[in-house]
Amino acid sequence: MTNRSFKSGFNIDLLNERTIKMSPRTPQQFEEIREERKSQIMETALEHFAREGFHATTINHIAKHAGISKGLMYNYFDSKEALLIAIMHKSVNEMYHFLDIDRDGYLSEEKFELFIRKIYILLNNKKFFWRLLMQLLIQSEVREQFLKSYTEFDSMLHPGHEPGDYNYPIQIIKIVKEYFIRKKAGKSKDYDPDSEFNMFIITLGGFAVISIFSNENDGIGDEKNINRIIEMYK
Amino acid sequence: MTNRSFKSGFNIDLLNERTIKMSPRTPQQFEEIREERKSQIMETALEHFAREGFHATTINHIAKHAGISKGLMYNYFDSKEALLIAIMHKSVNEMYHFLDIDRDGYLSEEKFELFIRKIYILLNNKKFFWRLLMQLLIQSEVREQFLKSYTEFDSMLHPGHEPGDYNYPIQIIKIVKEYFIRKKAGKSKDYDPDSEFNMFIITLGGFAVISIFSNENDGIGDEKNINRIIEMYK
Amino acid sequence: MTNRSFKSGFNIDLLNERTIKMSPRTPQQFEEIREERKSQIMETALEHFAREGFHATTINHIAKHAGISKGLMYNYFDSKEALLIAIMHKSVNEMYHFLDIDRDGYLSEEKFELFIRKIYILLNNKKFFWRLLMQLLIQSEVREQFLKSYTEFDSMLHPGHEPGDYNYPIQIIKIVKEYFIRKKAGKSKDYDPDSEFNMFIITLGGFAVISIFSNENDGIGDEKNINRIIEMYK
Amino acid sequence: MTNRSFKSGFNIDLLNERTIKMSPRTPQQFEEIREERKSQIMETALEHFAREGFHATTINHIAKHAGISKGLMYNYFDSKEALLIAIMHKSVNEMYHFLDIDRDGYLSEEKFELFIRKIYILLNNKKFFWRLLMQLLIQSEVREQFLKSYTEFDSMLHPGHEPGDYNYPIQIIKIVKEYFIRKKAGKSKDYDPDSEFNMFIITLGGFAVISIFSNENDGIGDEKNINRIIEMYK
DNA sequence: GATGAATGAGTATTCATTCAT
DNA sequence: CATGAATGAATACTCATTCAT
Repeated sequence: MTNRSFKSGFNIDLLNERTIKMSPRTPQQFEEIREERKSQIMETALEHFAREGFHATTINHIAKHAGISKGLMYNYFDSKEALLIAIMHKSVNEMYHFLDIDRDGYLSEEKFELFIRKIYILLNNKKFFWRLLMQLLIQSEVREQFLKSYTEFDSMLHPGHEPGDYNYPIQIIKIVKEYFIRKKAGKSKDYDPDSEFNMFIITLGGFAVISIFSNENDGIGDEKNINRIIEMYK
Repeated sequence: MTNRSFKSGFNIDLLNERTIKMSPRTPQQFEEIREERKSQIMETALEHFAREGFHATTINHIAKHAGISKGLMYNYFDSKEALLIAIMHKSVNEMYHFLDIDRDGYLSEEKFELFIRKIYILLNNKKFFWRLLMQLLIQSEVREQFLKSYTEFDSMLHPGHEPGDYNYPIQIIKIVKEYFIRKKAGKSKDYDPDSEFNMFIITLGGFAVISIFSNENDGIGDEKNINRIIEMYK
Repeated sequence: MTNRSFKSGFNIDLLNERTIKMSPRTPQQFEEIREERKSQIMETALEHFAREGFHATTINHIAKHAGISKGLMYNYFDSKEALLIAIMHKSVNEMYHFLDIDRDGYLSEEKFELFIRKIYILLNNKKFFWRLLMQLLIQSEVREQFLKSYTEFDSMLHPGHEPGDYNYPIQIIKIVKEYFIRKKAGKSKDYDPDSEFNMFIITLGGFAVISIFSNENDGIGDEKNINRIIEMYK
Repeated sequence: MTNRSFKSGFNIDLLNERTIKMSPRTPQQFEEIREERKSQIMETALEHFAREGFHATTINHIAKHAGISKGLMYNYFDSKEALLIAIMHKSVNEMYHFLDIDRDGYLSEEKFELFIRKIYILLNNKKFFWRLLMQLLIQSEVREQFLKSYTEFDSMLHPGHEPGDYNYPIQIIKIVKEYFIRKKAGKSKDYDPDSEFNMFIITLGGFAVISIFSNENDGIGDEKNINRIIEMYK
């Protein structure tokens, strides 16, 4: 996280220091190792949670597949549930960083298309996450807690702002809705931005779900269908 | 049951009646009790499986909420899994009977609209089932087994027919696909039935998922969106 | 058990009475029916206890194979254990009646041979019982209780006699032991009646066990071996 | 935990040692613990299975008497039945190693006597095992499977040999039978080796069963009776 | 008497979590 | 930091026994 530029120079020293002082790794290195291990565990766990379900996946199983011992798992995560939450947070963060909605609140046609194409990429690259997410969201309690967690996050991390300013899901919805309102300009008077937005969400949702569900291609999760969606709603 | 001649007064009648009533509940009565209890258990179980997930739902929980003892559950279902399968089969059967596409293989515009409206009704009336179904289908193994079960059922129950003739999911897909092919007649040469079919499935799927997921109404599972879908693809 | 001589005369009356008063069977008839049913249950139970073990045999199983309902079983026997005890007592009684050592305390060579031949018959006809018996006797607690039950029985049923007078197993041992003591007369001075008795018991026991264990004939439970035993110890 | 100050000098050694000791118990140590625990569990289980019967003995009971938790049992044995099988195999192996008939196929008089004396020792030292074995063999299904397991084992472990070559029970029978055939040489023409073998098996079987059954000494399982058997059949 | 639905205490088994080494 | 043995609470399932009809 810090000055990686100087790493090379220092490292040798540090390495020497290690052999001499028996402080075998610098705190940073430890931290890196820890992070790496955590990632490794989280990835393994995500895959198995997504495949077999959270309850059906045992800690033993995860540990074995991650190549570590059960005990070590608990060195990194307080509980099975904590592991799940860590996975979710990490994945959500990654995703939002990848989507990287401009916070200027303005979605141009270009940016709209880019946004959808990014979603398409995410759907294919993070299938395990999506499956796990769906699995969890089916349980109403989890769903509510998940949504609430964003609200809490929001006010926790960004005190002094309007609530919702940093609530990603809400932000995205807002920005996209505005996109459709703006589009009304060039349309007939029958054009209803709300309705259009709804149909867009429905269509994108349908595409997403089918992509996630399908292991192999049945032709519905194809890129050409994304093109049609862009065409229809751009 | 009635007077077998006057052999010895009406004695025999009484005797017969006695031997019949020997078991104070008739087999029919027992059967009724069984059916009722089974339904009761299945409904309770479906609700809880859908809400908390199959693994997270305990037999104890189901029994308590169904107002019966744990042991009785096992009088009716061999195992927790057998209960799940019974629920699935029953629900799927009910649904197909409700959809009841007439098997003339022809979907008129009228029937197309009706079909979608029926799906809308199902989505709202059988939410628990849909949630459970999605939950299960996320696990690829279960998904494959589920689909296979139709293929097997089909050839088992309807020998002498073309395979697939009675495979409901496949039939529906076929009939709807033909609907879109037929529609090409009055359309421009750009009209691609395959693409149209895909977008229709995506849209309907999206509507379904959002309906199932939403506890309260956020405006996306509304009937007016179904109307738009009908309008778009009829 | 009582005046069966007058049965015919009475019966008709009783029969009429039955048809009129709805008391369809005489108490004796009821008793007979009861006894018959009990025997039927006990036989079925013995067979299954012997085959699968007492614990592994369920009441359900017995009831089903005896062609009656579970509830009825409890009309005849207070518990599964009571059923077991009833079976044991009945079988033991039958066996002792069959062996029917005359209680004059004297075992002639002829009677000795007859006794062993009867045991041979019992071993073949009551295999299920023997298996069950062995199964039970392996459990030391049961074994002790079983032996004690004879002592208790003895003094309970025959007060005013010496303890052991009617304890069949002890009586038999005593009588056979005396048989070997008497035989010493015509033998060399090396002949030890105790040792002879022990070997006899061992040999008979071995024959018994092998007979009981073997389903099909492996040649060891054969009659010719019984002949050799008679020859050796007569 | 101790003086890390002097580390510098032999660092590398320590480092290596450390990486090796990283898991403070070596795999060998773990293995030892496992083996010890397994033995401990098996011994306790054997005793209770033999005393109370397999079905009547609960895992709880075993665990409590072995001084471990229920869960640990399952760390070592997959199921109650797996535990039983492990016990049987281990005991049978031990016994055959102890008997260790040299497989030269020849039983001298000396070896014959030794063999029987060894059996006498086994009968006294492994009473629990014998009781368990009898208990199991009473159930015909188990009996058949047990015998079959030897046949299968035999051809599985020793391909290229005549079937039965390594089937211990069959081998023993064969060798002993030959012993009696050989003995015919010095005997009268009435001497029938088959019959003699049968009587020997019966006698030894009887001695065995009575030894196994008797908790305290009633004088029948005594060594002097074994002496008589040796005397009679040597 | 007769039935089988209903009960609940008991049993094998699993699995997240702890902890000595 | 790393390991896997150890724990015990929880869970699916069984079965003798009761009881309304």
